[in-house]
Amino acid sequence: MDDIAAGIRHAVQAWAADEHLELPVPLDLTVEPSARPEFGDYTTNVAFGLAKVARRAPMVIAQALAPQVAALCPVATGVEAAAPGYLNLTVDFWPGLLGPDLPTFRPADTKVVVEHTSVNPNKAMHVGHLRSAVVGDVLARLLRRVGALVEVHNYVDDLGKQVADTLIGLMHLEFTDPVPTHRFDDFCWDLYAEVARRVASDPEWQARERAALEALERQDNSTAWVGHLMTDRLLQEQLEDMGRFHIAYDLLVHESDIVREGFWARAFADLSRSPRMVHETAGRLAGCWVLRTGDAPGAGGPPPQEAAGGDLRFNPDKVLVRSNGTLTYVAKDIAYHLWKFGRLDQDFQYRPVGADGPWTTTRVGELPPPLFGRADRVVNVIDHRQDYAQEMVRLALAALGHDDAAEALTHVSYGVVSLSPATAAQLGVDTSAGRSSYPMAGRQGIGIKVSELLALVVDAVTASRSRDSGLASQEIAVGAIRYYLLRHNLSTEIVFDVDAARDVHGNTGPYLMYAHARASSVLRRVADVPVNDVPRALTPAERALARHLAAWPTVLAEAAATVNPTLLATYAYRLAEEFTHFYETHPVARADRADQSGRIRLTRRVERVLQDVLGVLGLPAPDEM
RNA sequence: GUCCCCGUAGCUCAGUUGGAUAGAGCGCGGGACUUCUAAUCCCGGUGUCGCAGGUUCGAAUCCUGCCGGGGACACCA
Repeated sequence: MDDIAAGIRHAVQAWAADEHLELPVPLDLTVEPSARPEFGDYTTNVAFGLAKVARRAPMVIAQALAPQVAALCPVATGVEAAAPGYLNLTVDFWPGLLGPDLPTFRPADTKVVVEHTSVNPNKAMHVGHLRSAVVGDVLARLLRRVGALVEVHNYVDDLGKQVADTLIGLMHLEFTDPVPTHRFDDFCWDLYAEVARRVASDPEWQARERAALEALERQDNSTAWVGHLMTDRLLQEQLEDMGRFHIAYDLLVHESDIVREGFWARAFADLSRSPRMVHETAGRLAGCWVLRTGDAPGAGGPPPQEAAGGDLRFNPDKVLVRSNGTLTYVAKDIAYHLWKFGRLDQDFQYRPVGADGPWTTTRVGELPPPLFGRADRVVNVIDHRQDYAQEMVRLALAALGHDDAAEALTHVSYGVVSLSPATAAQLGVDTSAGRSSYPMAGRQGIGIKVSELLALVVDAVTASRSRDSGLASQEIAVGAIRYYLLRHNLSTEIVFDVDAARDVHGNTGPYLMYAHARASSVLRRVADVPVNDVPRALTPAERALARHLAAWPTVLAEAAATVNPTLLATYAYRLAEEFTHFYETHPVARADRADQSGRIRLTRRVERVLQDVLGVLGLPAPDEM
């Protein structure tokens, strides 16, 4: 597609030179797969953009360009002008099928830190958390695929209010399992909801929460140790859950370690020199250190949000240090990000978790660690409710003079997962309000837990499978769930419905995996058939398939450039669909000699590309299902 | 109140950066397995693309204003 665009560009330049015309500087030139078969394989709109400069009808220009494009695009076998001014190109896909099958990328020397999951370690994970993990995992795979050096972080907020709540529940509540389970995180799920209920109205519990928070932050006491044991166990269960989904991390960063290592003190020393950092002496925020992000009088210099390319749509005063001297979440996140970008001359202590698990930050290091941090770029997969906090981190980086870091910080913001009325009702939520969706709420114990969901989908898969010999039901279920969470645009709120997630038909993960299994199955049948490279004409279905295959390098590159996993999901579904259509109508094993080689080549290419895209999506590419 | 996201078929969602006749899946009805795996395929759609203006050869897509849903703007994380 790129070479076609280049050919057209040259043709336009030649034509403009002949006509003595000045071309518009960004030439409006797009090459797209044609919408309909009778429009050829690719369509370009150049003639429309040129109509103004040339003061001629687009159709006239298109007709003039057609022969030039034909001459300058070697892959084009036909070029036609079509009313009201399109240029439709027909392409010979055969040479492409003989060429290299997968795009390759030069390993880049840029390091990307991808942070995702980052779930409070105080209860079981639910589907909403899983969205962050799956999206982040795919982005990590994607960036690696295009050559980047990727380090995946999972930020563990072990000092927060949520942790404090579960903790005081453990210490002060004689709680019994409402639903007996061997999992600690399930137990804590209900325990946390119970504590949240009490904290909401009971001053005694509010006092306990405050005391626990302070004890956690001091870290030198038995409460902190119990908290430590609790969060460790919960984190371990979270990691096991994520492991089942083939989601892994390189480093677990504990908030408590950021505090203990004194990262903030270092950050604060720099930040307090910025005119943006203000110690309030009066008013509502008296005694707080505040990051002033608006155009405050006397602040001087350009507002950091302009330098950072961000936009300011929030409260311009963000408290970083409370009047009691403790740090807000954003303050710790700022320190963390300075470290991520290698802008602090301090480091963590590290130890490995298990034999082949991730590394974690810790109190006393063991073994020499790999080199963590020092990122050239940071990608944070965090839901859109934290847009403001993320923007504050960016502004702080800019305020510290790290404009490059502020610019290299990408917040991949995504919509939350809520519950469909039917699913909410199943969980006992009151749906009499008739809303179109209901939020999950950890504090109220409302949500679909990851482990529950997996079990449900495994059952559905097992019930619908036609043979037992293929891929394990759990792997199929994992693929189904991953794909379900990836097919929606990041900005859309996913209205989660148990029955839809459980479905294995239609536009689902199993459909993609099945297409791969079918391709493998065909290729097994023809493993011994010699394949020639005699050119031949392609049928419409073969042509459509070949064209979609040819788009893979472009899609892969664009998905990486825009950090958009949905493009991959859409591409994969379409590829599976085109292949299935081909499969239904084009026998391979029993094909005529004349047709067989081409079909084998197509099927091989499909298998390779499907493997590639499924690999990036983190779905298995089974030989058998 | 200020700002952000969303509004497309009964439901859940796409819509290739402004292009030709707006598409999938689910659901519903019908059809196709002695033939490379039927977790599949084929047939069946008259949709105020939330509403009203504007921009231009051309708008679901861009601009403005409304209406409706969600979210953010905490000394929570």
